Amino acid sequence: MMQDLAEAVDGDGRRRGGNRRAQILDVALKLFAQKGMAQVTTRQIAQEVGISQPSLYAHFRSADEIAAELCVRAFGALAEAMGRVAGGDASPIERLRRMGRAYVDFALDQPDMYRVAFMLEDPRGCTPHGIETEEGLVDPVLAAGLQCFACMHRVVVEQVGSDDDRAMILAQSTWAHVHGLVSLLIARHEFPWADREALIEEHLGRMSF
Amino acid sequence: MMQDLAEAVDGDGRRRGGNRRAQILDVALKLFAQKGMAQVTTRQIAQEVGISQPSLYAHFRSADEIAAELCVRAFGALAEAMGRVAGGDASPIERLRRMGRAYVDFALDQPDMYRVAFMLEDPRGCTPHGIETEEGLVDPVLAAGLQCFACMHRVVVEQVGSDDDRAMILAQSTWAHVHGLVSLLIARHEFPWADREALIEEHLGRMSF
DNA sequence: GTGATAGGCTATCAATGATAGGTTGACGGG
DNA sequence: CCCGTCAACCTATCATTGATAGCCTATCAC
Repeated sequence: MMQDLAEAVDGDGRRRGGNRRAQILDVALKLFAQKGMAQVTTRQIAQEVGISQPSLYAHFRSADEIAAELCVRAFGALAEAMGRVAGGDASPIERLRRMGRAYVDFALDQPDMYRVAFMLEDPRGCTPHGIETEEGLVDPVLAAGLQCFACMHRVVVEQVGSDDDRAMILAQSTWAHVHGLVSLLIARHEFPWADREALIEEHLGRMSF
Repeated sequence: MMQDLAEAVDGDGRRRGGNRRAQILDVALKLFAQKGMAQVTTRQIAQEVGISQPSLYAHFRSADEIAAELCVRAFGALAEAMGRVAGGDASPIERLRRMGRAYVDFALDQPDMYRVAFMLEDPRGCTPHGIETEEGLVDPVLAAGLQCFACMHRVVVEQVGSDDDRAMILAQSTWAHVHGLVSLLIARHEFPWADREALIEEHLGRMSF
């Protein structure tokens, strides 16, 4: 069932090449989004993929590593979403607000992906892809997060320069500002929020240098 | 072992009255803070309390209910911390900043308590204290959260009035602003943050009406 | 062919949250 | 004083979960 992802599949349903890993991640993300992270088991993932549960461990060292890899993916997707609106002729503050809007839209459109990226208990310690985090070798999860943050930082630097720590502080504060809203909207959707669109607009409008 | 919490204990170590529940919560919070929420098991809690693991279920319907109850507690403690600095003769914005500072201090001093309150996957569905959430009966977790939020809302109302939705939107935006910083500092402590104190000061300084 | 390797399977573990059913001891009415 | 009640606890036991061990099979380089 739904094995037809336009990828090479032989008679038994076995895939060639290394895309099983990607398929597992796709399935895991789908299940996370459907049932919530805590309710998804390795057996469910394996069944949906069409393999046995222990076979997952040929591709990932642990269940947490799947989440960590999804975390890297999510950071990448978010960075890309922001990157798409980061350029242009508008003023830095205007572009920063557009990035904030892209950020909010991304998070609310794919709340579980955002959750994996930003609200996980501890995505480290489960370094994806077998990369041993040695000295000098950066944790891929952290690296992806940094790349994502750098999008915002660059625009702030355009405005205030990068001489002292001010740009860094402003960028981090801005990031926190936007993250705060979407993380609360996602984690506390039962809260009696004001009109969502008005709230978002007001919140983004309060961004400044 | 550390049974001496200045409460009535009979010869067998059995407690009289209903404070077992409170003791379990104390122990659970301590263990959460020590080892992180995901690493604490019901057996560890029970052992630390000095009872068998199934005995926990005489006081809580599930493990999640323990977390939910701690969530209520955390909201209460946070509301109290903010309430302590909410009064006085200073301007509303000044008092709002003081509340923000109290909020930040609370969250960073007790990150696991804050985590339980604001970053749990889904604290609902495990309504504490056996209260069935019927129509018209509010979920205790939500009620505690609302009480906590009301602290901020009141101060905002002092400034802008409560005629239209603006006070609500501003209060929620402000809450999100502060929450964003502490939740990121807690969840991403491996991130290369700028100087923490400078960052917090800048962030709080950017609060406004 | 033949050996290596990737990918998979069944069987099985230890640990975890949760339940079933029985036991103990305090307490109050008759 | 006795007996029912009730809260709190225990042991034994489940089903489920993440993870490991050991074996099988197809593909491919040589």
